[in-house]
Amino acid sequence: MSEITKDYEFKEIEERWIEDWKDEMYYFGERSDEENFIIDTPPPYPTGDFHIGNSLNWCYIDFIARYKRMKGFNVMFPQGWDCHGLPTEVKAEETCNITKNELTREEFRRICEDLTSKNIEKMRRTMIRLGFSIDWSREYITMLPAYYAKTQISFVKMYEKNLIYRDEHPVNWCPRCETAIAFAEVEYESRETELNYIDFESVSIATTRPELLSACVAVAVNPNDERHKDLIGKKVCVPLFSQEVEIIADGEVDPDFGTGIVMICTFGDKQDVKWWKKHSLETRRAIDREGRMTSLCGRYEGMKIEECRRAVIEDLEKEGILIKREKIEQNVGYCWRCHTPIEILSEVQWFLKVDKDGIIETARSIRWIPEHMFHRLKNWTESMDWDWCISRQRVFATPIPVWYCANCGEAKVAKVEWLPLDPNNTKPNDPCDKCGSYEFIPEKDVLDTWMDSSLSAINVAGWNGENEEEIKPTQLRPQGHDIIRTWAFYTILRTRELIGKKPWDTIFINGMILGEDGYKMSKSRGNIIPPEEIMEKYGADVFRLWAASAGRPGSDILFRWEDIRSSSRFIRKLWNVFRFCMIHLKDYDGEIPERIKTIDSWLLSELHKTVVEIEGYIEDYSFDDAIKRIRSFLWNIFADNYIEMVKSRLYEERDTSTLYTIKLTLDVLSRLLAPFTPYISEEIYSHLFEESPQRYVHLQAYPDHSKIPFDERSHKIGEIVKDLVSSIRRYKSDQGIPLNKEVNLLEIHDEAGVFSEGDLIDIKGTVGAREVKILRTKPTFNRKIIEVMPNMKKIGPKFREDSKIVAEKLREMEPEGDTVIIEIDGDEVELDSSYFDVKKEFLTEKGEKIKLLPIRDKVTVAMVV
RNA sequence: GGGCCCGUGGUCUAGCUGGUCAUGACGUUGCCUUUACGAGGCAAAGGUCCCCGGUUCAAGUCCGGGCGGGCCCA
Repeated sequence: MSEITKDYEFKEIEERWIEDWKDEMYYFGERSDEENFIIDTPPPYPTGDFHIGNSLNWCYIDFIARYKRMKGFNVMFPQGWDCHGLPTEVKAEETCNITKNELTREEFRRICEDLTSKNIEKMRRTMIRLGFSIDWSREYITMLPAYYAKTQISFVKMYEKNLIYRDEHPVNWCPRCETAIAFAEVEYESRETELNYIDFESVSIATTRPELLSACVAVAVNPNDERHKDLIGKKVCVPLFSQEVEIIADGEVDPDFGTGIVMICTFGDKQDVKWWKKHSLETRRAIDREGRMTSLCGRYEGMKIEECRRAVIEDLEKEGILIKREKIEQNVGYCWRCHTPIEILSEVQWFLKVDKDGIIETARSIRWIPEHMFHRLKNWTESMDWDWCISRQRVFATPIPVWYCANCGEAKVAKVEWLPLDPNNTKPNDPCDKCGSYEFIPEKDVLDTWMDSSLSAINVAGWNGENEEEIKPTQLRPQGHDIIRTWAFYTILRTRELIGKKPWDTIFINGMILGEDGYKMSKSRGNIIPPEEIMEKYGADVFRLWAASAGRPGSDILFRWEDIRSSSRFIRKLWNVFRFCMIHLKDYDGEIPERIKTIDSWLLSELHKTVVEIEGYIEDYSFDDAIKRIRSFLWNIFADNYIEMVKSRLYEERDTSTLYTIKLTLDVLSRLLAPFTPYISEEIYSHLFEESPQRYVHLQAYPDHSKIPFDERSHKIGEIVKDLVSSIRRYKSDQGIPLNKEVNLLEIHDEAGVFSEGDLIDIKGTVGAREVKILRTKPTFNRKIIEVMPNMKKIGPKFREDSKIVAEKLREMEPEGDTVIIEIDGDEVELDSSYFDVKKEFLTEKGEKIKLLPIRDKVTVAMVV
């Protein structure tokens, strides 16, 4: 066993415990007679960096997991990795300096897999170092066949239920990555661009995208716009390309934008899509998948978008139909990964039906913490314009298990028993259902990554594609509020369609971490603090304590080094308290005292209260309150009050009652803190039970408050003594008397009969008095009224507008009896004591040497210095 | 522009169905202390409760309108 060093050597201690702890401690299932507590842990995207936002989320999860385990639940804290996706493809291309088209799909996929494996390994290390009690035996990796087989099964099942279909529809498209992307993958940024006024046969339109003139299918004006009313229904000829388009009316045209006349192209932006749908316009494709102009654009064919824009502007100027240009701010959508401006192209894609009402109804049956997060999901769901586009033109993702008949084009969807498969490597054994042909063309498209991760809940709950009825909602989904519209939304959608139930009982939403500059931490802002940096400097426990106490769970948290230092101080204080106690516990063999002394009993009563309150806080996910409570117990009650009170005993005699109390308190504290600060808790616990090692605080039961006696009488006395000690301390400080100077005589006037003779010794030692007397009499000192406080709650309703005057009059009075008579507008009114409170001060008659300390109702202390 | 949340001393935070003088913590500054503790004790400084209206005898608290911040979406 290590010695107890003067300073808390977090590095040595934390690393030692990581080595010592066994993975099996956190395995699910072995304690099968216990109630399950299954957590649908987020599977992070393996970027290689487990960032501070993740860390906060996982700290919360770990607090709950460790707490629930100690409370006797069979906890599952699994860990998954949501591997597929564009960022890795981009990274792979960068790293190897290639484009995915230069390699076969297999080769490119392998590069992505290798990259992902390395990233996972790096993130795992950080997570282990942070002390998360993850069940690594349940790890799932979505890029492996074991997992994506389930994604494919879910695809087939949903297809069979007619929830999945293939159709042509506009989609967001990244010309750089050459794939469709979801709205969730589009980032909007403001940039300055040119608004061009172009003459359409003397109808002046304004557009920011002149390169799309060839894709213009209509011109629109607001029907309420008097200037352009009579244009409606007319036709105009588009300059340079000469197609005839109609001028239509639509209320969504902003009359204040440009000339109030806009051109509708297929597609310039999402608004175009709306109009195109609403007015059933034709589709003119001006841009191809690589971001080049198509044959529709005549002499501009083959140009890149920017190039075409410049050329068109030049030509318009030449022909004198460019009226003017002005600079405007515009929001442009970019591919979130490669930052290329996205285009909207019309493409044949796979879609998954979205049952808005069903999703909202299911979401409503889940407990949301904080509650208002439910509204975000509800609003998002209600605003969905069309079904979920689930196909992607990528490589590193789950293949869509579909072929098309080479003869008749009919789609052939794989059977569940054939899965997993890649249609590009395997052919179906069955013939085409429609024409009987055996020739098939594989589907090259793959599935949106959210199709993988939206299965996480039923995956951890044990779904294998066949046992729908057995699957129950997991107990908890923890996640950030930034992915409510994606992960939470998709999981609810998929779970209810696949197993007909809600995915979880409770969803616990955490906030974002803001940098010291007040903005969300992000690479581009450069305000990132890696968790490793904090661990290096202060250790994992300090980081975790910070995560627990920096703010209310659910709200965003501003990162400040100051708060980290504050947590670090707490750890140091805890260590010092512990070290001091251990000096005295050295020779204590655990003997149980015959009688517990009053002060000790008081401390245990406080401990009892602390345990009850903390449990309530954790159940409410109020970790910040829990930590505050532990802190105030440890620091104020235990260290400042209790230990100071019993110090004399510790040094003078071997007192079993005190030693027992101290050891029990440290034991309970180590267990209370174990979910939050696992390392120091384990270290303390292991020292406490060095002789008969019970091994691992994390395998112990959570403190049971019913086993820590709460004694009403001792608690009351303890509170009085505590106040007494601090009153004496304050008095001495005021008078410039050294704190350790003894008091000659302490007279306690105890009318209520709170104290017994047995308490005398405790008080005497604690306050440092030569003599203590307990008198069952009222003190004979004078009382002086120092303040009368009007009770507005009574006065207000009765006196209305005179309330202020009544209050003022009351303040000036010195009521002798129980009632008071005041004059209002010449009338005398009698008020009983419920209309005011009186603050009194006790004054001495004798000399300056006697000081009075009013402590509690009916207990007064006179001190002779 | 829309939705949700938020706006209380430097920072975080309490403040329930409205009751005058606003809670606690961290931090800051003095002085004093030290039989575990870069700790403790005592004290101090620091707030237009975002702003403006309204309801009321009384508003941080309710209502309306602004302003500002965050996230998400357009």
